[in-house]
Amino acid sequence: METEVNAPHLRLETFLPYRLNVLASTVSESLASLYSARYGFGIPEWRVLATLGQFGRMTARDIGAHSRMHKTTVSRAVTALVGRGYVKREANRADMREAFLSLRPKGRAVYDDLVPTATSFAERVVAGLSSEDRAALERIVDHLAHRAEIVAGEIRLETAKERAA
Amino acid sequence: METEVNAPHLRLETFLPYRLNVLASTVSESLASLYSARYGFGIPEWRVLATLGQFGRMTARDIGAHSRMHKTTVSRAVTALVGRGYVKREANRADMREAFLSLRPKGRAVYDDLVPTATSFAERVVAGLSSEDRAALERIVDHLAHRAEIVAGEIRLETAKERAA
DNA sequence: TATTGTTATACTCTATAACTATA
DNA sequence: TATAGTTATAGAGTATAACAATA
Repeated sequence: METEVNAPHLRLETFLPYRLNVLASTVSESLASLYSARYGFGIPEWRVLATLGQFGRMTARDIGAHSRMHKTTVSRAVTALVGRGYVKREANRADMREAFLSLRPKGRAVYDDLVPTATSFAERVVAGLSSEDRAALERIVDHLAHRAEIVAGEIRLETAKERAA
Repeated sequence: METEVNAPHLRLETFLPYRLNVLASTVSESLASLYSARYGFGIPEWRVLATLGQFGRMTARDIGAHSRMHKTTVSRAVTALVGRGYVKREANRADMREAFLSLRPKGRAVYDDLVPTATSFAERVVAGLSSEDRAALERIVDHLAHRAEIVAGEIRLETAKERAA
């Protein structure tokens, strides 16, 4: 039997990057429709609220670092939340470049309303998974997130080299 | 001991919708940087190319159904690919509303170049996962994608009811 | 010089609406 | 009436660049 030329092939519906993308979009948009319907929040506002609810008081820089958002995205979300009375902005006298941000009582109330909604939403998505599979999911997503960062860094290096060459 | 008021809390970094979103973005953007650097493709062009490479010949409607893209997104990606000589558009004489789309040799060459790149990229992301975990990943993502569709549908119904009320 | 944060601007992806052509 | 596809337009999310204020 002759050696065959293996024509490359790829099934999109089983290709991991595609599957993750579709899954994450579906999940994200469904959840977003919940907090958007109640409070008109987009993802950035929700993430800022969730981060401040979790940590209490922090700078815009730290919110961005924790919630993986660009500083311009954080800046605009914070401005919106401050304008609507959900978030308080306090100057840091020790470093006037930055400001401490925290939830006002009104923002805490929104947080207390949205967290159970978000938690039960996540539970509905994983409903039917065995506890073994839930544990595996945590572990595997951790691993993939870690690998994805590494591969992303490697690719940035490779393309930088190619551009230099 | 008194019954405590359980203040709601949520850790963003372990919250599944957030984790999926960050993971899918990192993976998607890294892969996109590969085909964008070589051919200037965005995600829609890549998906159209991948779908035509997989199925050979199909209508824009079927491309959209298979790759989960809106018809306007497909339309623009196809127009771009036709304009650059990667895709051929043939009228369907049996139904002149639609057209059959397929890869030209030049488009097939791009596909043959990109598929190994995409495949090895996906392999780099899952590197280090045991074969058990890889199987679990497939199974769990299938399950979550299915659940996410169901939950999304339920939420659309619920919010429609609330709007009516 | 470097960092925090804001603003202007632009780009990608997606979606709605209005439309043409066809069934 | 319904469907395939195109185009105009708008929205969300994200990013770059330029900038002001501060360290």
